[in-house]
Order: sequence, then structure tokens, then C-alpha cells
Amino acid sequence: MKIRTRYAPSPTGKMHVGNLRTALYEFLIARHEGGEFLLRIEDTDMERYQEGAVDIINNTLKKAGLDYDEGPDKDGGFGPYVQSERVKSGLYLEYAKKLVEKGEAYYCFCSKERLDKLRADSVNESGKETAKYDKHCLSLSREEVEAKLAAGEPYVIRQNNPKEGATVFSDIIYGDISVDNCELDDMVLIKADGYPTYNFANVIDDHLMKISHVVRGNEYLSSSPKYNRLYESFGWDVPVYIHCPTITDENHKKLSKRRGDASFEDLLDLGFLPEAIVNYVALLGWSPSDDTEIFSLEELIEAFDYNRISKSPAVFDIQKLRWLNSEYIKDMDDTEYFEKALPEVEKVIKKKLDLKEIALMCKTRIEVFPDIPEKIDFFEKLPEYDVAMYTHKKMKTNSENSLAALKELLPRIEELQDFSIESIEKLAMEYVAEKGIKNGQALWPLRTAVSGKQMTPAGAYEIMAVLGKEESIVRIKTGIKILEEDVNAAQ
RNA sequence: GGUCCGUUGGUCAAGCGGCUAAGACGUCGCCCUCUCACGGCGAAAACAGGGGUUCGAUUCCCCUACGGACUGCCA
Repeated sequence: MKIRTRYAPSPTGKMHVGNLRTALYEFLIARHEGGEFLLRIEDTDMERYQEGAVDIINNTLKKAGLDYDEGPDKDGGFGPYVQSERVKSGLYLEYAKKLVEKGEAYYCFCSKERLDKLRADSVNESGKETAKYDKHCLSLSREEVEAKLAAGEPYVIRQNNPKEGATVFSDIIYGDISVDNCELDDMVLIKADGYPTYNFANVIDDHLMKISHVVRGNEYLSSSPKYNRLYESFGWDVPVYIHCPTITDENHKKLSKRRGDASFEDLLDLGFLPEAIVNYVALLGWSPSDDTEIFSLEELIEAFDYNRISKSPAVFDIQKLRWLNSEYIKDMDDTEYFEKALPEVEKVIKKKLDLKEIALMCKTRIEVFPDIPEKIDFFEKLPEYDVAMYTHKKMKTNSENSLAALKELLPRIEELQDFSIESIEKLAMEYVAEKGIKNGQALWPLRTAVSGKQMTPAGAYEIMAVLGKEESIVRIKTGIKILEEDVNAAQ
């Protein structure tokens, strides 16, 4: 049997990482077995529909590399792939009526008020009774129903669940789950506006589109028995169920669009690479049989075994995502790296400097590309810095010996013709050897003077070579001035 | 309240009756080193609790606790 999976989002906003992971797993399950992955838009909720949300979904899937075989813009013979378009054919209502004829569903004319009261009352009864529909309209005779329909009374169609017995269904991840039928609410199948509910459309479409593996978040676990009963009522084969564990925030609450939890787009804005996000998200709730952590999409397809999806919820840890992203950056070749890094460098460097050299300095020091500017801004302009920066315990430096070093180094630097990293190094090392001091005693003051920063993404030679002779000398002189003031003040 | 699900270090997680209970992120220490990183080495850190079953339980069963999801004419 050919595996067919589907990603069936409702277009109500951005895709957060939970949605992305569901889509990813569906994609991987299908691709791993050479099956098909499709996109179906479930826009049956007119109220929550958001303009542009479909574009977001398409964009996200595209950037994440999750290409589908069938979808709204890619007919595979099972279309349309947008539920609102399917509604027009009257297909859902037809299927609902079939259930009515079988006695598996019935018309309900109850008003909103009556239902509200029903709910309110059930709570009052010391919480013993569950808030379920009381099958009030099930007792209507065929004639009464006909009459009401003829009179144009608004109606819904509800599923007619048995009161006795139990429904068992099987999930790949959670195993067999049994629920007493008396717990099953007579859920609405067709709404008063004629649209199907998600609960109904979902089952119909999955069957019609020959979906073999239904993958979704485990918030659907408790309603699955009702879906199962629908399949059984129709006499259809039930699909393989794969309910994925929840992804939560650091407070162990389910990620939600409403609270604005990290969406794929937000993460891209923060500078994360799509491949890194996909890689990280794949590992939230699934693990390979070995210790591999870095996976390309291709490698994920190869390695993905849905039997290894875990049961327990996972906390979304942006810290680890940052690490993973840094690994991707380190693995990039120059072309790829410069493409992303140079724009960040250009944000702060306006002078004519070797931008590539500067960019390269950051490669092992950033987790996301937007980390670059604050690391290199000193190239553009020497920041104001405190003289205390020259004093470093481990380097055994203080204002006095720093001043001496800079003063003695300055004329040599001024004489230097070839201002390359190598010759600057040679110069510095000769000085160190002559004086019999530690490298740091010469280099720490030098680096401080040319950068004005405590931490820099490179050493003194590299920084000077990039700055050039002229600017380096200016900065060293500034350093000497600052140190002189300090030394004089101390005396 | 009810129903369902879950529970291995701070986090992701391996484990599927017998292990000194992996690995990764993070944290800390050491090495490298002109700083910060990178890299290397190392450390601290976990089976929620109680009953069973068993020669033997992190692994199987039950109970309790805690956590989560669902409980819509939302999906």
C-alpha cells in the first residue's frame, strides 16, 4: 500500500514550530517510503479565516523544503484541496445525509440558548454530569424533521453515538486506547451555515484522498474515537494514526499561535537558518537510532522511522537551536557564508576595509548571522574605552608597562612597510624576544589600543592588518595618550 | 469536575528485565591562547513516590502525586 500523508492546516495565522513539526513528520513519513505528501487547506471556519494565511503556509513549506505532491496549486486527481471549494459540491452534506439514513447521525434544531443552558446545568449538578448534548432532537419523528426542514428552520447534523459499549482505536505511538461510548459527545458534523466541522470534513477528506497515515498533534487523541466511529459508520478502513507529542514552551504550556509563540517566520527573522530549524524541530519528539544530531533534509528522510517518535511532551529550547545553527554556520563553504555574512558586515562597516576578512573572523564566533554587527563595529569607529582595560591580571599588564610597550612598538610599526599579518607578527615577536617579556604584555595593549574592546573576534595582528597602517597608528597614538594621562594622574 | 495521555539530569533524549543508566545543549573546571570564540579533555547533574509480578525492575501491572491535552455550530 502506498503511503499518503497530508498536512491539513487551517489558515488562521503563522505556523509555529508545532505545526511545522507535524508537517515535517508527515513529509518525512511519506518520503521515507516513497509515498505521497499532500497539502489540504481546512478553511471551514469562516470567522477565524485570515487573509494571507495560505501564503504563509506555502512560504513556510517552501522555505523548509517540504514540497508536496498534491495541493491547491498541484492537482493530483483528488482535488479540490481547499475545503471551502469542496463544500460547494455539496459533498459533505451528502455524506452526512448518508449517515442520517443509517441512523448514525440526526438533524438537530436546538437553539444556541438551549445548548448554553444545557451546558450550564450540567456543571451545576456537582460536576458529576459531563457537558454533552442530550440527544434531544434524536427523538424527533421523521415527519417532524421534514416539517421543520420545510419550514426553513436552521439545523445542524450531529453524529449519533451509542450509549453503550466502548470504542477502541490504535495509535502507533500511544498504542491501543479504549473509551466508553457514553463519553462520546454527539458532535456536530454539519454546521448551521452548511459548512462541515473540522471533525467531519477531516474524516471525509482523508478517506476520499486515500490518506493512509493520519499524523497530527495529540490534542486530537481524545476525539479520535469519534472519528473512528465515523469511519466505522461508513464502513471505511481506518487510517494508521500517529499522534505526536506536544511541543511546549519553557513553562510546559502548549505552544500556541494566540500567545504568539515562536513561529517559523519569527525564527527566520531572528536569523535562524531554515535547515537548522527543520533539523532542530525534527529532534523534538523524535530521535534516530544512533547519536547523530546534524541532519540534512535528505538524511532525515533516510533516517526517519515513525516508530521512534516519543510519547512525552518536549520543551522548545532556543538555546539548543542556537547551537545547532552555529554548527550549520561553521559547516558553510565560503560562498554560502559570505552571502549571509557580508550583508551583516555592511550594516556597520562603511569604510573601505576588507569585508570578507572581517566576516571570516566571525565564523566560529556567532550563532546566528545578526550576531555579527556588534562584534565588529569597532573596525568602523574606535569606541570610547576605559583605561582600566589595559590592566589585565593574567597578562600581567598595567597602565605603565602597557604604555611602555605601545611607545616602543609605535616607531617600529611606523617603519613597517609591508603591513601584512605575517610582518606585524614578526615585528611583535622580535620585540617580545628583545625585551624578554610575555607575548601578552605586548599584544594585549596593542589589541586593546587598536580595538578599544575587551573582546574581539581576532587578535592584534589581524585587526591591524584589516585597519591598515594609518588607522592602526592613529589608534595606537590614542592609546598612548589615554595611558599617559592615567600614568601622570597616578603620580 | 469528567475523559484521555504523559512522567529518565535545568533542557532534548538513549534505554525496550540483569548497564558503572548513553549522547547532545546548557553550566562549571582545565588545556590551547594576545581577548572572545573554535577545538581538546574533564566534572557536577536523572529513572516522581508507594505497592506488587519476578531470582532480578528505569523497563511489566496497580495506586498516589504532579504535569498536559480535550471537554465549541475552532481546528
